Amino acid sequence: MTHIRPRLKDIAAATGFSTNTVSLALRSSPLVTGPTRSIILKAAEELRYRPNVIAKSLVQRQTRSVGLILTNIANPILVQTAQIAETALAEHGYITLFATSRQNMAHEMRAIEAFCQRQVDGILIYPSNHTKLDHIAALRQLQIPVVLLAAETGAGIDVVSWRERLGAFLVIDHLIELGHRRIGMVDSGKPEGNTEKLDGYEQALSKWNIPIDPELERLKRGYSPALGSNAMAELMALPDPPTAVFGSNDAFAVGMLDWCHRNGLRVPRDMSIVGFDNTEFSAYTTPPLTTVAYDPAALAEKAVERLLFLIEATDKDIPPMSQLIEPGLIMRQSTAVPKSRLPLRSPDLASSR
Amino acid sequence: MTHIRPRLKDIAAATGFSTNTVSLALRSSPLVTGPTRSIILKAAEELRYRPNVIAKSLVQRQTRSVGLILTNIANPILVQTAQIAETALAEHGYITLFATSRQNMAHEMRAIEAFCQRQVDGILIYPSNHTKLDHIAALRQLQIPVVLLAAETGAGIDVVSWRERLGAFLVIDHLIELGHRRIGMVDSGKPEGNTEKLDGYEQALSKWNIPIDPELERLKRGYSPALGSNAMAELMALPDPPTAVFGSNDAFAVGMLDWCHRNGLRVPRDMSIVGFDNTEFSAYTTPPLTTVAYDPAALAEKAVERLLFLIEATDKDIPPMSQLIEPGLIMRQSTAVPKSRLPLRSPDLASSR
DNA sequence: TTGAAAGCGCTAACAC
DNA sequence: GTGTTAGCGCTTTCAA
Repeated sequence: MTHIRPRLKDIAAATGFSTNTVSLALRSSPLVTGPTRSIILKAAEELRYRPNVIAKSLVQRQTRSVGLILTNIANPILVQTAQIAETALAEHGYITLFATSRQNMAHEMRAIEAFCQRQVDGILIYPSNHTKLDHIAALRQLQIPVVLLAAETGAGIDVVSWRERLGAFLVIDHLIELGHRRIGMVDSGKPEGNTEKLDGYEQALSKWNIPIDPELERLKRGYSPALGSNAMAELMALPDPPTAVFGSNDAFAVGMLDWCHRNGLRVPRDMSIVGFDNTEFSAYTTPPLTTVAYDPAALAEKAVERLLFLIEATDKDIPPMSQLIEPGLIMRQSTAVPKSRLPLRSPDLASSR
Repeated sequence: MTHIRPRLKDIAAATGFSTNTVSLALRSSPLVTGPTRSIILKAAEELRYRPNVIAKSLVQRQTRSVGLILTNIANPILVQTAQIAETALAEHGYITLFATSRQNMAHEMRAIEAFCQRQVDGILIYPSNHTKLDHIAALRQLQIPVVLLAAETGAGIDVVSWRERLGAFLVIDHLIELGHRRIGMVDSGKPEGNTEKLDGYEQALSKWNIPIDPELERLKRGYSPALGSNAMAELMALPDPPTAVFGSNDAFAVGMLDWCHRNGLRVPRDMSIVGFDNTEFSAYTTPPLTTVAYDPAALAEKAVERLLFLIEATDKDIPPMSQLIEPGLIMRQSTAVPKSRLPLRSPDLASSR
């Protein structure tokens, strides 16, 4: 026992072969004969040899590691994405370096820097700002493949994301078809340069020739029921309050439902509420939440697939590609025809599950 | 521009100094004079030099990286723990390698192996099984510091965890004091060797001389409302069903509440329900859930602090230490005196929030 | 088939 | 103060 962690050299010394032969044998090179290989394998086993991937990375100029940067992990959908990505990467022999930007550009840049210095082979990133992407585009020059997990497309970077605009459009279209005309929206995206859901909201209103009232658009930075609840209070204090409110994530919607319960508004009889993300709990709120669903597994798998393709490509000048996944509306019991339109609505719907 | 990624050598060539001088200057060694340093810093800036941490790690025999292994990330509390740990580690200049064991010992061992080969300086692990820890204890021989984020103490490994047994005890004690005698428990821990909550449950029953009925203990592997709902159905099919049920996590409790709603049982009038973890949504269920709270930030910070202490200690023979964090009972509106004890209970409590 | 030598990019020991 | 040399553990020529 020369070292706590034996090296190729130690196996070489134990067997009488050179380090090169040992290296070849352990990598099952066909150059090494059967008997030689088995002697070396046996010695490696006895010494409990573990290859030093750091040394290997240095000479091979690839680390088989991928950096994953998320804004934060309050949103369970991002977390699911992370887990599925990690699993897919592990299956391909890649390890995942993980960092959170905490919705902060400086932290994000620090994480990117740390990953580059550690020579990651590629980066998956949910950007803290969907439009300021120059620092990410710069990675192309360093020959580091990147796939964005969300953003406007067309910034010269690969993107695998959801059609958030379409998701929001479907929600508003549905509400308008039910008869709603005053529809509030609580969004968290704009400060981060993500205007997609807001755009979808406005598009749907425009389609139906409903004027856009800026008072009905509340911006709340973050992800928590409390923010949704606050926004609901603001909306209901308006001279002409909405009959339906769309929250850009399920946590907002949960807070909105709570505000309604605490203030005697029955959902959906007196107020329609819609969320976004189809988180597990959205099926268990009172009433169960109408929301927008998409498949985080599909996103993560496509993103990993694309990243590994870019990493393993010999030609590093592949034009960037955008893959957008379609969301769908999940209709549950938090939306209904507005009361003003149907004064004699049966009350049992309000308490049904 | 010799390389895409310039090396010390390139800065040396550009400035006329040796690589050693460049290295010292970039690490702000006092040996290097002011003028020399500024020439070198300027050249490094112009060449957009990024140190290669892999090469540095090889010579310094430390990677400033820590492996983090979680069972899965369905439980938001584990996720919070992970984020706080990552942040704390980043503040100390450590990067986090992340892996999930998916509650599977083979995956867990594979992740540990991958981390060792990558020469992590330490490992934080939420073990897939709380009692089979030999493969983790073995890391001590490899001189790799480990801190467990949950487990029975005393396995010769450092632990930072919660007093789950006490948390469960507080729940059952509370229910008994309210007057409940038939109390069900839905637990997910036993298949993973985690019997702490079940132990706390039985301890509290024993304290009050209530016989333990194995029929009232339902084991469900995993983390989802559906499992809680199923268990509730089983318990209510019993000849002598419980008047209160304790779920070992909030997801179970949410499913239990849902089963009650769907089957006309009013909570807490007809049935008391308690969860565990105090996840954000537990305050927004109908009725708001009585649950057990503890501070995941405290856990993560203590665990990181201990791990960094072990990593930076010169003496590698530090005796293992257990730090257990106290949980507390959060009383909300899902628990009440059992109906059988108070036939004329005011009904407004059942619908209050 | 196996071995010797060079080198990945960096730091550290020792000269000068 | 700065340069020279060696070496971290591995892979990769190139010889033999």
